[in-house]
Amino acid sequence: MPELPEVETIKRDLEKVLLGKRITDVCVHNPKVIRQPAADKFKKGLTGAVIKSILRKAKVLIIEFSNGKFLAVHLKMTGQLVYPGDGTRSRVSFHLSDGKNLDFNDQRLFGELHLLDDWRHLKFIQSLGPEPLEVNSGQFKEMLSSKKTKIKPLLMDQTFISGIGNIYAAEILFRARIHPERPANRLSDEEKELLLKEIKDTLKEAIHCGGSSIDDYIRLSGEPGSYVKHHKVYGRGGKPCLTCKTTIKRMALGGRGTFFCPQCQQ
DNA sequence: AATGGGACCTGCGCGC
DNA sequence: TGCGCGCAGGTCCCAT
Repeated sequence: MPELPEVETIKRDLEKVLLGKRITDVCVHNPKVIRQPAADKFKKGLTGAVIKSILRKAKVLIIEFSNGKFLAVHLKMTGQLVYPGDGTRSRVSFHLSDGKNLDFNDQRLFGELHLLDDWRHLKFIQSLGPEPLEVNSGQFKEMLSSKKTKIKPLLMDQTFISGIGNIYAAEILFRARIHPERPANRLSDEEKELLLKEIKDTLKEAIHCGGSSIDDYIRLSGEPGSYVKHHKVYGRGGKPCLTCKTTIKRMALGGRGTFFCPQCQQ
């Protein structure tokens, strides 16, 4: 799914158009995506609520309402929020006081909607590691020092550091010239510093571009995010490295497709 | 504690 | 044209 830059993009898009608007009705086309409470309570709890603020924690979007409730949205692999929505692929549609709809689409039905009294109660959120843009160098070195695991799966471990997924893990490691299988605690101090720099730079640049549209991710308006044109390795297996022309390799790591340059990344 | 596999779902592209 | 397979941005759960 959407990783941190995509979710941050949607958060900023939502802020521009939804603040102060009221939900007048909720139309549930597929109750499976509503994790709590039951669909009828979910609908009742949201109808009449006014949108007060939008938050993001890692890959989770949180909509705060004036009545004190929170709607947590996890898009997982194929979730989308679309405004104004036309309902064509909607799993849940939120009708708003401006006469338009906010559609939650999700082809694969992995996405989750939670209506809560306090988003801090969500177990997944309680387990999250720090936001990558808020980690400093000393802290990052300390975090890595006790980890013998391979660096790429570690970057995607949301309890270690939150918000990085499969695409950005690949791009970040390419930029830091680090092989995805390197044990985390065996990176040199210089490599750890470079790695953190590339984490922050990559995520910031991707946010600036509105994220990476591959397959399903789109912005709130339906427009694509343009960071995909900056991708150097993700999805480029068999093609020449843009730096050294060596063939980009694809391997499975932790069950996930992993792209890297065997020459540039050591 | 860490890793690996399968599960949750739908749909696409590929080779035969 | 049609079928079966592998694959997909995430996370959870269980076994080892």
